Amino acid sequence: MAYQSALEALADPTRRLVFERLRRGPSPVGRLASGMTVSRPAVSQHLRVLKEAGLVTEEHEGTRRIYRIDPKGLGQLRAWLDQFWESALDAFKAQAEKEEEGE
Amino acid sequence: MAYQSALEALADPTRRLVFERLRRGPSPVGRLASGMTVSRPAVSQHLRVLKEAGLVTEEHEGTRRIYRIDPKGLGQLRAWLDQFWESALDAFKAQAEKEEEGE
DNA sequence: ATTAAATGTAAGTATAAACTTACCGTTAGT
DNA sequence: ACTAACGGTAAGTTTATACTTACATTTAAT
Repeated sequence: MAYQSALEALADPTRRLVFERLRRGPSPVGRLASGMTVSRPAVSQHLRVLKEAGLVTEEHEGTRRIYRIDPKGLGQLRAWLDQFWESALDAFKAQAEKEEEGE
Repeated sequence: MAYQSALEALADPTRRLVFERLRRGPSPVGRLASGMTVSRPAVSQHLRVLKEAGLVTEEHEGTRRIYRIDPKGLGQLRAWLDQFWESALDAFKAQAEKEEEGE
């Protein structure tokens, strides 16, 4: 029941940028924000959304907070997508063959 | 370069509902809209977004237009997700083991 | 105990986008 | 040729949300 929030989270370009930066490895907020066009608080807000969607985890380390990609939300999103994938592929092939007959 | 639009398309709840209805099979616009809380033009607009994202195809059949799920956009989205999936899982396992040592 | 560093939170604003109604175009039937 | 059915498009409105600045909070260091 969380693929929805994962989709909504990843729909935003800035949030995707944050997420893709995390792909290089865990990072504190400041490092994520540096070099981005938006402010640090903006990044912080995006991280909260990503976290609530189960896409990242937060770890306290002194005054820093280390964020890393969480496979949980990613997995739920993949599972939801796969529901469509197989059936859509089958239907697509069936349709293509049907059109071939029609010629 | 189209996983972005696919994500943005599927982020909307109404659009997801349309998309999920199409999972049962191809359908004309009117049938998709009937039983939904939003108007038919709204559904029409959503279908355009889904189409531009490569998530559905449109086929003219008389006065009807038949929409069906398109594996193309779905595939691109899956590919993008898989970029994260493997690396995230590996990192997660490595992290878990590291924490186990630490105890 | 102060100070500094790192980050989350609040409040307010501006922009995007989802919806509605009204309208137009196209195909099919009588 | 007229009418009806089906569906896309335009214009306008409302709502959600991404952003900024200012402030509060927590930890570490001197």
